[in-house]
Amino acid sequence: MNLGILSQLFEPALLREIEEFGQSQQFKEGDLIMDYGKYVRMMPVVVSGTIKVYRRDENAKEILLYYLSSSDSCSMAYSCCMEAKKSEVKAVAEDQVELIAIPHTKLDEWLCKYPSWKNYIMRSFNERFIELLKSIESIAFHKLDERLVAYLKEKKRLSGSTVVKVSHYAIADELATSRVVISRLLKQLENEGKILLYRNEIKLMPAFFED
Amino acid sequence: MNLGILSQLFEPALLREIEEFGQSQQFKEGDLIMDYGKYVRMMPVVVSGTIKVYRRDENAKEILLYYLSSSDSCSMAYSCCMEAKKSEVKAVAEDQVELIAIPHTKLDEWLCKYPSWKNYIMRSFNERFIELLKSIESIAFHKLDERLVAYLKEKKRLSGSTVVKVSHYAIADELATSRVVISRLLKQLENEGKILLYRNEIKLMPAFFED
DNA sequence: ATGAGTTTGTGACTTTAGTTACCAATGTTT
DNA sequence: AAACATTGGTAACTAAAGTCACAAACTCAT
Repeated sequence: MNLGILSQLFEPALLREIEEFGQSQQFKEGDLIMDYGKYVRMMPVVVSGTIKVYRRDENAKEILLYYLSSSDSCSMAYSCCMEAKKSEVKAVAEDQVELIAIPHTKLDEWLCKYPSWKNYIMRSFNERFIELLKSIESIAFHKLDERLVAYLKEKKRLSGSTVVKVSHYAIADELATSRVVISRLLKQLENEGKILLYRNEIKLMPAFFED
Repeated sequence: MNLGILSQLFEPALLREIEEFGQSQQFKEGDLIMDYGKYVRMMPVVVSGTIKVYRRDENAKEILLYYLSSSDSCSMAYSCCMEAKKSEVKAVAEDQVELIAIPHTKLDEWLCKYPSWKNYIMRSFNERFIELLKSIESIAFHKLDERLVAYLKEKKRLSGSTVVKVSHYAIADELATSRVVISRLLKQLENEGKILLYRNEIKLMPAFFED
């Protein structure tokens, strides 16, 4: 089993248990990893790739909450597992994703047995919490054009490339607005010389990263 | 020490430890319980009263995240304590508040020693997480008039009274908008016969609770 | 009771975002 | 190539929210 960066995170005894009880899973771009209302029986620990986590309201509108990448975990999953609850969120593979699913029986056992596991779980809770706070900040305090810029920067950060491959429609979806609005704002950024627009592709220019 | 509802939540041995190591604290309406950037050394467990938790952005704009009431705890505090971090949020007493502050040394120790404590902490994390999700939903998917109605209903729920004592300015503050906007929406609700407006007071009428 | 401070009401205006409609360009299928 | 689906551009309009300005009503300390 490929543990990737996890091998630096946990003590040897715990790594052996992860090898024994963890279940390695592979997903490809666009795969649905977790859906709303499904029972959560395993806790995922991301080995490689990026997962997008969404929240939806009654009217089926969706918004992107945050990304999970290498060594991250969705802390929501923990309590859901433990109390046999249904998922409040949806998770989709952003690219090729490899994760290890930890069965719920072990989650609890390891908490007392391995300090590194306990710290990992607690750190994970905290990180996700802060991501949500940032998300709230972004929606509550920032205008759509700023959120769009932040979205593109995050895409750049995750892929490492200044060419962001995504359609206007997909962006609108993740920011919970409409395609026309995004096209308008993108065109404005292009007029300001910050980006170049192509079909399914946005090239971030040096001016984009200034100030 | 008054443990209130906590005595039903934890096992006797843990209750004795809480008595011994917990530090009882009282706050009155408007008191600042925790501020941005302060180091968190204790984890609060609310015995009675209600705490408002806020988040602010760079420009000092604030928004109300959620309320903590009897037996609730701020899960943010846990990881902050453990890693000696600064607070990401602000907490203010909504009314007369009594809480027990647990020193960080005990937090960790009890986690393995008392299953009821571990469950409490985990449940707390999850509840706060869901509160944040609701908050995001509210901001991202609902218009201000709906959020205002939800705000008033929450106030009613917490106080038990259909007379909400709060100024328009305070509401605007908590919903991160301006006073004028709130006054306008409130006047509209009054015109619809759903509420009655007085100085520093809003009376919720039966029609307010319909549908 | 007077004056200062707070709270609320309202009109007029701007900005931001959402909506509808339509067309053109590009890609895919047959 | 023809037919179809997807993507992006744009105009015109509406709705929601934010901003500014000012007046009236109320509270409270002196």
